[in-house]
Amino acid sequence: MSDADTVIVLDFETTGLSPDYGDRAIEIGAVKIQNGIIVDRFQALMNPGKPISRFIEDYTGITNQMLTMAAPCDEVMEQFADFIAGFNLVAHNASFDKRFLDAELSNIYRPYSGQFSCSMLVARRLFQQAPSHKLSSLVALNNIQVEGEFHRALFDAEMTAKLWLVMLEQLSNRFALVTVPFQLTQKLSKTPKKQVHKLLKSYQI
DNA sequence: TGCCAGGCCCTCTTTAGGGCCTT
Repeated sequence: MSDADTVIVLDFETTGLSPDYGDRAIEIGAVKIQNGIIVDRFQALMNPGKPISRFIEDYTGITNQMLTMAAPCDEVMEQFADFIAGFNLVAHNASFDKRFLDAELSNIYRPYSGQFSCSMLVARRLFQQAPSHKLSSLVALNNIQVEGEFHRALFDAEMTAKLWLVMLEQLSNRFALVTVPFQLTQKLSKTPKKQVHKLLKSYQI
């Protein structure tokens, strides 16, 4: 496995659904996967500069009191920009996390070079018969051990990472692939379901 | 406050609508 296949699996908790409508990040969690093993972690609450709603408090377990003691978003994101520098990125429903990463890093004028792959889009192709492709359902479907609560950033990042590793292993085993390059997961996430098998056959050696 | 947005994907489709996912 090359450095290009070392990935950061990340998850944001936020004040809402859209940075374009003023929503901000309130927590970032991430793990680094290298050679199929989690080798590093990052977790931080961040103060968005305004109160969060009761809904978000209930949804995440993160309270306004917790956030008043947290470092501001800009300070945390400076550290996170260093953590992800040079690595590709994975998230569950990556379009959501990418929007917040782009918005928060844009605020501090920090670019990043990694590309995103989406565990949900890969799962939709690999587990086409699954009743649901939400993170908790896929974790249960694959009998991944759960020790913690969903909707906290580091826990969701850890669960997404374990799901990601399961999917890479299944791709290797089911389709007799020697390696599953990061670029293949990106191609897979954009391939119509009926053409998935054809794509994977082309990667067989 | 939890209704909001945006991308993907399916179908009773493509000159569209709606469910799934993320907080």
